[in-house]
Order: sequence, then C-alpha cells, then structure tokens
Amino acid sequence: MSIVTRFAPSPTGFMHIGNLRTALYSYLLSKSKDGKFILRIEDTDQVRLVEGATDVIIKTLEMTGIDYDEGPGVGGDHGPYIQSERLPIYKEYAEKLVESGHAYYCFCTAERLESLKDENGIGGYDGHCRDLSKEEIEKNLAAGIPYVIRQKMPLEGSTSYTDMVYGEVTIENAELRDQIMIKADGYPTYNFCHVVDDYLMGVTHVVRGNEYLTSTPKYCLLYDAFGWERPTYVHLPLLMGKDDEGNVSKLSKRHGAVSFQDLVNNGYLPEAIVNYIALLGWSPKDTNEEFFTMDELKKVFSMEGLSKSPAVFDYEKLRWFNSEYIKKLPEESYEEKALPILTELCPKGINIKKLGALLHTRIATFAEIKDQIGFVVERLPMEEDLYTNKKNKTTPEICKEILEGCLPMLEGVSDWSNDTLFASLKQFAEDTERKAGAVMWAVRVAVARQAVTPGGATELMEVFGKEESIERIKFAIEEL
RNA sequence: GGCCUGUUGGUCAAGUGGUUAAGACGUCGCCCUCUCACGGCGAAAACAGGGGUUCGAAUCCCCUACGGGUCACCA
Repeated sequence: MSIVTRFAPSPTGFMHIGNLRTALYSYLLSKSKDGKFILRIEDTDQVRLVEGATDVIIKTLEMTGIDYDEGPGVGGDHGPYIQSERLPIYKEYAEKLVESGHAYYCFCTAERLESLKDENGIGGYDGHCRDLSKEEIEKNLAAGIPYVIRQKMPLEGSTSYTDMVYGEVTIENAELRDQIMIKADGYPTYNFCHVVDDYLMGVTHVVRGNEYLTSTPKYCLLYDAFGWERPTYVHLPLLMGKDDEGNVSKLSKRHGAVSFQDLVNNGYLPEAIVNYIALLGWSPKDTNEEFFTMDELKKVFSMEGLSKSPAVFDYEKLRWFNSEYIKKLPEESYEEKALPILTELCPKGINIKKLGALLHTRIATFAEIKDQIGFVVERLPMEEDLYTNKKNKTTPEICKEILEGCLPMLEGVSDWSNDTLFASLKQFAEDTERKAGAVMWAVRVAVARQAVTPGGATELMEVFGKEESIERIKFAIEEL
C-alpha cells in the first residue's frame, strides 16, 4: 500500500516555522516512499480566519519546494480540499454517529459550560445531555433550541494506539470528554472533521505536532465507531524557543522571527531554512552530512531518524547554514540577489560588482550587506585612533608621511585595478623601507575610515575608483 | 492539579548492554593574511539524580527532580 500524507493548516495568519517543519516532515515521509501528499485547508473556525492566509500557505509551500499532489488549486479525486466547502459531508457523517449511538445532541448553554470550570479555567463537559430521551430531544429541536453534537466516549476501559515516534500511548477513557463534533453554528470541529477528511482522502499516515498525542485516542475511537481502519500516527516533538533568561518555551514571536516570510525578509534563503529545520527533530542514518537539498531529503528521510524530545530553534545555526548557502551560490545567482541591494545603497561611481564579490564570503544573510557598507555609502567621521596600529607600528604621524609619500605615485597609476595597486604600494613600501603592512594600513584606514573593512586597502580602492580614492586620501592627509 | 510525554556539552545531535561517548553550530587559541571574512589546525565542553537488573550500563526496570504537552462551540 502506498503512503498518503497530508498537511492540514488553519489559515489563521502567517506560516509559523514549526508548521512548516510539520509540513516538510509530512511531505518527506510520503515522498521518501514514493507516496502522495495532500494539502487541506482547515478553515472551520470562522472567528480566527484571516484573509489571505491561505495564499501565504500556498506561496510558502511553493517557495520551499513542497509540492502537493492534491489540494486547492491543483485539484484531485477527493476534493474539495477546503473544509468550509465540505460542510454537508460532516453533517452527514455526524448524523450517522448519532444514529449508531456514538454521538448525541447536546443543548447545554455556554453559561452552563462555563460554570463547570474551576478557578484555572480547567474542567470540561460533564455529560449532562448524554442520556436525553428521544422525546426530550425532539421537543428541544422543535423549540429551536441551539444544539451541538457530541461524541459519546466510553465511561470505562482505556484506548491505546501505537505512535511511530512515541510508541504505545494509552489513555484511560475516563479522561476523555464528550467532545463537540458539530458546533452550534453548524461548522464541525477539528476533532471531528479531520478524521472524516483523513479517511475520505485516503490518508494513511497522520503527521502532526505532539500537542495531539493525548487527544489521539478520541480520534481512534471515532475511526472505530465508523468501522474504519485507523491510520498510522506520527507525532512530532515541538519546536521551542529560548528567551533572554534562558527559559525554553514553545517557539513564539518573543524569540524572534518565527514565520517563514519573516525569515525570508530578513535575508534567509528558503533552501537554507528548509535544510536547517529538517535537522531539528530528525537526523539522517549512517551519515554525518548536514547539507541536503530537497531531492536528497526525499531520498534519505526516514521515520526512524525522528527524535522524541523538543528542539530549541537556534538562530545562530540557521545563520551559519545561510552563510554556507550564500557561499555556495554560483556567481550569477549571488549577484542576482546582491547587486540590486548594492545598486540601491551605493553612490554612483562605486564598482558594485567588485564590492559584491568582496562581500560574498562576509555576509551570512543578504540583509547584512547594508551593515557592511556604511563606509562606502558615506564618508565616515575621522577618528585618529584608527591610524595607530601596534602590529604594523603605525601612528597618525607615520600614516601621514606614508599617505603623502604614495599619493603622487597613486595619482600616476593608470590601471586602477587591485593587482596593479597592490604591486605599486608594495613597491612603494620597499622603496621607502617600510613594512608593506604599514603602508596598507595607512591607505586602507584613510580610504575607509573604519578599522574593520570587507577587503584590503587595494581592494577597497578598486571599489571606490580612482577619483574617489584619491580624494579620500587627500582628505585624510589634510585632517592628520 | 489529573493525565500523557520527554531528559547525552550552551544549542542541534549520533549512540539501541562492552566506544578514548561521534559530528555540527557557537565559544576560545594558533596558522594563513594589506584589517576583517573565507580557509586550515587545535582546545574546552555532556550521558539530570538515586536505586536496582547484569560480569558489564548513556543504553533495560523502578523512584525522584526538572522540562514540555493536554484537559475549548481553537486547531
């Protein structure tokens, strides 16, 4: 039997990175076995619904290379794939369960339900309408009293299932509440409709976050009540974040950017994001390799590599992955991304291409370009301390001499390239019996006015061009 | 609080009764070098605690501690 998995998000906002990871694992599980992957939109909560959220989900899957065989937009034999378009189906199946005695009408008011809770807001339904007589139900229905349909849980015994990650999980049935299947507004709840959909869509492996680990027996009972074969469950450890005090908790906004789009906007590459999150909660067998393309992941992914414990999302490591991906980018693709940013920021006359090349190994995200080139964009204020360098034994005075000395020579250079400039300055150092390092230091600092720069003296001069370079050096001499 | 579940360096994570307990990020040091980055080399750093089982436990069992999840007309 071939594997069918699905990703079933609610369109309630942006694509959380934890959700994306769930989608990825679900996708990989089916694709590693040549199976099918379905996208289903779970929009039964009309209150939390956010306009445009479905588009964000689809766009994210597209950008990350998680392609689905069935779903909104692409169709399939089991549609529609948006739950709000499947309402009659749920109603029909709910009624079946009422008829077979596995579900019942409940007329309890919101106030009554509220009164059942303790001071912590904990406490659920008490089964008040569980055994209403037929007459009573008819009477309430006729009177137009709002109702919900609840699943009738067994009062005794226990329910077990085997999770592919956590092993056998057993819950006492007494722990189970008679949960609502159909809400008063006629919409089904997740608890009910996802089971119906998974069955109807032929889903064989349910991959989801481990917050569902303890409610899964309820869903198993639903399958049993319908006489359907239960799917295989694969619950994933949660993704955590760490706050400034070092406390871990479910990854959320206060830990930083948590949506895929935020990360992309911050200059991270989709490939790097996918690669990194693939390794958060899963690791490949028989290899220490950490770099994987989507195609490679499809080949090496297996459930045995899934871990049970929650993983802390580490922005540092993501950053490292991203820098590696940037370094691996072929020149053309790198320039395609970097050059527009540089063009926008830099004044005319700057050799954008050369500057981009210098930055290639020096940025971890494309957003960092801006931080690196402030000294190019404008002439920074003079700081005399910069001219003092212990290793090269330079002082402001010495630097002034060096600059005055090499200026005429530089003005005579016609081939303003890194190689020529480097050779010329080296020669100048030799002629004046100075260390090359000292000369380079003086020139670099004069041109950049910054201690740490992405590139050496001659590389920067090449970026600035002859005119700007000479001008900056003259300016430095005057100030010293 | 009840129930479920987890716990290997700061973080990710290999390990399925016998290992000097991998590897990666980060940190630190050295080398390379026109500063930085890249690259190369190296170092520090872990089996939550306590009982068992066993000739032998990170690995199996129990207890404790701590973490997380869940107890909705949210998913």
